[in-house]
Amino acid sequence: DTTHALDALSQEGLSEEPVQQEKEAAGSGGGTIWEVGPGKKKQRRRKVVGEEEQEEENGGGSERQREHPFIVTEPGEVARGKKNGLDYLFHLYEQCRDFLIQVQNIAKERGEKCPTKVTNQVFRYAKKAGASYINKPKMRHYVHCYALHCLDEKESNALRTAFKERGENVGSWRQACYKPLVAIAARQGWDIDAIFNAHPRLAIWYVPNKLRQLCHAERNNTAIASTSAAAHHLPF
Amino acid sequence: DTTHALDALSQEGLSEEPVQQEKEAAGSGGGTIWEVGPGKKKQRRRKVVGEEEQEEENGGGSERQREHPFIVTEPGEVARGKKNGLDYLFHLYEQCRDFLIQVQNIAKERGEKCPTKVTNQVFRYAKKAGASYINKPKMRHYVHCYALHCLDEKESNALRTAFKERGENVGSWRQACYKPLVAIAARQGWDIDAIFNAHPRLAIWYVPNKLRQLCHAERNNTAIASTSAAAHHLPF
DNA sequence: AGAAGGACCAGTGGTCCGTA
DNA sequence: AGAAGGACCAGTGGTCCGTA
Repeated sequence: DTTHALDALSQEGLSEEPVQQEKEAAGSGGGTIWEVGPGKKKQRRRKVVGEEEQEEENGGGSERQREHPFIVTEPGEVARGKKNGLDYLFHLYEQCRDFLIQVQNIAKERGEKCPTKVTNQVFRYAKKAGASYINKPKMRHYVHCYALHCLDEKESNALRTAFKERGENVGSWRQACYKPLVAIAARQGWDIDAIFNAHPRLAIWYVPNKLRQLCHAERNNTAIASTSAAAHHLPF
Repeated sequence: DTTHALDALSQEGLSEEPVQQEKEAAGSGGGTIWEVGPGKKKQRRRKVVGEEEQEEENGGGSERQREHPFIVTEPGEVARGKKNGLDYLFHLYEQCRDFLIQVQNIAKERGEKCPTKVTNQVFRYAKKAGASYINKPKMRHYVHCYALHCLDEKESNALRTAFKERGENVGSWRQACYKPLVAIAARQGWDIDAIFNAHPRLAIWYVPNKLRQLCHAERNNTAIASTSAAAHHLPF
């Protein structure tokens, strides 16, 4: 059981980023705010000049912590330096599962609606329980990597070893995880939702849209290929 | 198959309510708007004096239609006058199921997320398909009545007959549907979600919060009763 | 008074993009 | 350039309450 080792790992040597000061309280006439065009709903507020955080003399800068970035590690390998390994990444998914189970138990106790997936509520619960290193964008980002780990651990391990040897970064390893998953879907009738739901640890995660789209696109490709092959070989 | 008869029924003799005019276009200095207090988020805009719709000479009042109200009918009985019966009500649930199946088929075809429940998307689809008499508040309002019909049709029928004979209105019949459902839940371990999900036509409907709460409250009552009974009979 | 349903709202799923 | 995650946003579940 590597739970405690991983938890310890997750706590030590976190990167630090200064907590941004309350902007509205500043009122220091400094900086211009970028125009937000009337039609541009997606434009977000930018930092204004002179708004950067700065260490106050009174030491008021309490530091915000950010997790170490992931690196591609082989199974069992502990990341060195200010990095986290992939065993730790997958362990986060197991932790989320534990938090979901707790949320479910509370809901059942209270006679409330009981979530079957890792929802916003579960992320909030995790944060409140002190697991500040768990957050939704991160977990959603790597879901399909965890899926491969669940569905074909051998292939997942081989991919990790290969990408580590090639010195690839986490992003390209992550990208590479899609392909074997699509291949698994192909073998099982293309129903990626059914594949997720059939696996107890995976069923609690929403199927990532990108993976669903890739499966759909590849199914259509395969269908066209077999159609044209049929057209080629059969005398219509 | 009573589908067509029911559809025809739903179309004839609808009540009419005038479509409200665009308020902002009026600009007729008439009427005061009720203050919306700063802290009262729930307060809604009210009609102002002189804002009532009025028939224009040019006949511009296109009429908005509203379904006839339901009345308590026995199984097989057709509602007379400007009323709809309960067979028709339950038929609406079957129609929603058909719309869901169509939405599911489209989603599968496109490789998109496939709803398992009657969602907003399904209600939108129904409306677009011309079933303007289907709407979310109505369907949600009577879900538990439909649930009783699915789970114990005999009891549902008996309740309808009894309430019709007593001349009860739809509201009190609807209220009365909760009790037998709670009794069913009691017999099956109180898990109302499991009961819904085990029934193919009911599984597509969200369990109403009120029903869930009633089951929970009654379970606790029963537990307390058996505990105090135990305390009474056993020498602690 | 009883009832149908437009429309509102808090909190969701999804992920962009400002950040370091 | 690569990556973590705060925070945004369109569309949801839920149902209130203005309406007739």
